[in-house]
Amino acid sequence: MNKMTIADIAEALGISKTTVSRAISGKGRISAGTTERVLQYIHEHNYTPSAVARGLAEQKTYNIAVVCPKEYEIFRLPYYHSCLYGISEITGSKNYDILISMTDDKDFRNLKRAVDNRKIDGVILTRSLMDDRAAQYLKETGMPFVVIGRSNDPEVVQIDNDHVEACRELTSILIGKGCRKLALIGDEYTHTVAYTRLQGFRKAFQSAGIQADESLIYLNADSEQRISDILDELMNRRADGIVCMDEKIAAAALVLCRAKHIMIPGDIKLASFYNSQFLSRSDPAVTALDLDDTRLGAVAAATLLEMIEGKSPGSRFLKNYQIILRESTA
Amino acid sequence: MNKMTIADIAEALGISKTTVSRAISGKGRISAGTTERVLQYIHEHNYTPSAVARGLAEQKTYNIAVVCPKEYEIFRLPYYHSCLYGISEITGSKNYDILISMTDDKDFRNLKRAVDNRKIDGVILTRSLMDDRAAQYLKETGMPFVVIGRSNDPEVVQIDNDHVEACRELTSILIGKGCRKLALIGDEYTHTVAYTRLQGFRKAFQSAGIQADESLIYLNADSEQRISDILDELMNRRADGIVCMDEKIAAAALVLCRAKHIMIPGDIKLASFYNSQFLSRSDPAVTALDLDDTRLGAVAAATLLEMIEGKSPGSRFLKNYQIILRESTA
DNA sequence: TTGTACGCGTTATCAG
DNA sequence: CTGATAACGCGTACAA
Repeated sequence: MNKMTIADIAEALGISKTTVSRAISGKGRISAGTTERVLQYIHEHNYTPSAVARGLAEQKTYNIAVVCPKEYEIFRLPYYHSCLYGISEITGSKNYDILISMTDDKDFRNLKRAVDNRKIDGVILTRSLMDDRAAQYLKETGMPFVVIGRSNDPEVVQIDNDHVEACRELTSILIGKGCRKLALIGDEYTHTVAYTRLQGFRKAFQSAGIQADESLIYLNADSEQRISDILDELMNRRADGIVCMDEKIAAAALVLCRAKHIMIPGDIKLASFYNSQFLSRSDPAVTALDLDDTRLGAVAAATLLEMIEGKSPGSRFLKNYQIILRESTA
Repeated sequence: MNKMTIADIAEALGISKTTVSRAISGKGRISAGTTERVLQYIHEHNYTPSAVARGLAEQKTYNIAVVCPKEYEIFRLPYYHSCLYGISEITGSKNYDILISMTDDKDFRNLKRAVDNRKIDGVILTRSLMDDRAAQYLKETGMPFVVIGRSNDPEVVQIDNDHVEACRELTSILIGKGCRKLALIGDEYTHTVAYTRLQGFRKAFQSAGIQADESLIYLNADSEQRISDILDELMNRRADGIVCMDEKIAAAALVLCRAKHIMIPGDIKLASFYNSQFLSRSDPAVTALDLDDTRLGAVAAATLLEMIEGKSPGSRFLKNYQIILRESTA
């Protein structure tokens, strides 16, 4: 067990606790000799300071909370996991730990507890809804926090991919390949990201000087049945391309097309605004936007830590994507 | 901001800090009247105690660490998420928080940091490998911990589904449906769970008084190509049923069968020892064992908290499954 | 360069 | 039943 304290070290070395503390933190004037001696001793007896005690003294916890949803959305899981990994790499390197609080749209008791009990120095919101109560709450408490994704509130620090540009670019490529009757299928309109992607989609048409057919934009594909109906409609209307808002819809569209004997890319091209293993391994493999979620998490963490250390970094929008062209748009 | 302390409360109420502390904790003799007065005041000014300060005094942190893998295994993600949710429900109700530490087979620095810095009271290992360095490390430090899944070391507290019985039951059902040449396909033999499932599989044959064909047990299906080859072999050998160790293999087998024009359940029946959304929504839907991961996490958390509070609960093996019969074994 | 003394917010001990 | 007082382990003005 590791129950050594700086007092023990001080006694063993015949110096004061203050000196030991200084040697460890590197703060304050102290001779290189004693520093060396202390560090040596610490290393040999592999002492590590108590984060709790330090926290009490410094009024810090060296913990940040990461908020993830309770509910089980299988297609979003890889995103959260990668994101968390990116966060973890940064926090770990700065000796912070991650407290996870599983939260619901209406119920953020877990988050509130962490704040109330003063267990955290800051928060990362890994999902941004148009109407985010948690963000509102955090703002009121004055707790530093960043949102991954976009928020309506310009005051909240946002870390996001430059979805507009990314989606514009992918859409432009499809236009460049000759698509004129391009459909956009999405759901979850409450998520801010859907709106952002839509922007990029429209922008591509603008910059091509073409009028986008607004009637080909479907934002309520909330069931497989609905997607199936949309697909039928698209074939009737002789659409030449489909862009899906996310990998879930793309995967569903792919399966449905196979069932309906719609050939991709022969009859219609297919692309997704979000990549996944399902789209890279499917038959045919689907062209998609590949966002680096790990990096996104890392930047979010780095930004939050800056805030905790007193800086005011502001929002960041990352050019953090690759367009991966696959058979589905050949 | 919430920076009120018990000293402030004591002063405002004209009593001592001790009394305030007692009123809050409920410990020690104290009149119902003053308790009421204090609680009332606390409620009105919505004061909440500092977990850090309490931690220092009590030598506790009210945090537990949950260890999950860094790497991205898409099919395992739902398990971790559900598990975490179950853990979260229990810890939350007891005012504990979850510190997550992402760990690798060889690298558990994150876990070690949490232990060294005394930031946690216990650990839940959400994955058990045959050779688990983290468990070994924790044992040495004396930190309370439980493993979800099984361990070779009888001394470590294990929380697991009764896989043997569950797999036995599913296998028995298939035997009951007339399968005599039943194949078992698995991979990841390093995971203890694979071994456990194999046990159940064999047991079903024993209790049916039939000799299992050991040559139909494939435990190295580590690639889609390999699964494809196995499938071909099974058709040649006129196997009449396939049981997959997990949902990943089952999903792959399903896709491959479609490509090879192998009819399920016509040509061969298919079942999986682990359920997933992919198997319930596929065509045909696949018979599978449905394990309650959330409950598993909850029991693990409850067990760990008992240990932290000084009890010695011991391992628990839960009858925590349903067999869901679907078209694939009709 | 080093040491003393006190504070951080709670709980625990031991008198009253 | 209640209240000083001392921990808990570390950081930090202030002093030497």
